[in-house]
Amino acid sequence: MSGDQQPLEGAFPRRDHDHVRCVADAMSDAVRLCRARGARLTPLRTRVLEIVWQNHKPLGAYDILAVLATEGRSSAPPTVYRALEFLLEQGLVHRLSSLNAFVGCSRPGHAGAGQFLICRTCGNAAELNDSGIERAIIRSAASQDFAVHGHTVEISGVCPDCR
Amino acid sequence: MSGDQQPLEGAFPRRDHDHVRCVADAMSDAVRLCRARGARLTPLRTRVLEIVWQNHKPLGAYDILAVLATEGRSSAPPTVYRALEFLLEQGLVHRLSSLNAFVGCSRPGHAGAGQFLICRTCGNAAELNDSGIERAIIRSAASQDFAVHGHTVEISGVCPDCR
DNA sequence: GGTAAAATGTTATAAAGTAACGATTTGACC
DNA sequence: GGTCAAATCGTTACTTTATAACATTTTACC
Repeated sequence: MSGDQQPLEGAFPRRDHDHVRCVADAMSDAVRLCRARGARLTPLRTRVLEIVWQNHKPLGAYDILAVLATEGRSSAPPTVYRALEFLLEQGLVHRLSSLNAFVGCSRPGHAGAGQFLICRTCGNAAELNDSGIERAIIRSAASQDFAVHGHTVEISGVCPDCR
Repeated sequence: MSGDQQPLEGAFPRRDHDHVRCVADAMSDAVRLCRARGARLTPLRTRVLEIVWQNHKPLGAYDILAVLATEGRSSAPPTVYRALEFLLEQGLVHRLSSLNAFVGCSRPGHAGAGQFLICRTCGNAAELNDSGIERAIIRSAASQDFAVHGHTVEISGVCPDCR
């Protein structure tokens, strides 16, 4: 009984990882998923997703707005929040409620809310899909006769690179 | 290997539980703990803790403020946030970041962040201290070489009474 | 190319949280 | 009891995060 379903190389983004590839993969996954679902990944939504993926630090909605503003797009909060709402519905980004910030989903198309490791030194976040944690939650809730619909798991600490 | 450390009768507050006793216990625990620590549980802080404990629904800071306002206390946001800050430091309340709201701690004086079951029907919340969940989190983080400092676990669903 | 629905623009406002500074209270010490 | 420093509380103003409401534009489809 161990936490499986992790990429073998470790979920936490290392300083030396190929981030261009992260972004490219995320964007092509998004295009493919939305096409398959008939969901409209418009230029604005695409751009917001790219901005979220610029690095692995969860980004506030107003930070995204600031980037859009530098690009000449007319911009106001609802512009960003609506794009984020779409991306959340499609499972392309996650919201971290302990930070009021958004991060790209590393496994779009897979079920489950995921769990997040958040480094308090560098600010990067990693998504887990740990079946051990999920089982422990479901088991504990069941022992209270509580029917689980979703969960928020955000773990703060220090990442491998920052240790 | 099961989630233990729960009160035997179940953590979720039932409709018919003796809530007067909940409040009385919470307040006497608070007095005892603060006395032992030399922490100053002032009338304002006491009152804010009572308000948080009025029921088991997490309460927003501005809801607390509204109650204080009806009581003739001069009141502005910092009044409430400072009292809450004290109560959080003393481990007498918890903040639920998925709700931006506060709830009384059911086991003041014990270590650990706890986990929360939040009923999306009645709005009540229950605190767990489930060692199975904690172990699963620590194990999963360790497998990523991530050093855990704290965690937020908020489980949304439907409570026994609302099923 | 006309039309309905979806998406985006725009203005205004709500909700949550904090900074800064002055006034008051408290507790320790003389 | 009186004095003083620290802690607490009051007050004003502000920042950050998020949403409501309605106008305009774009898109898909016939």
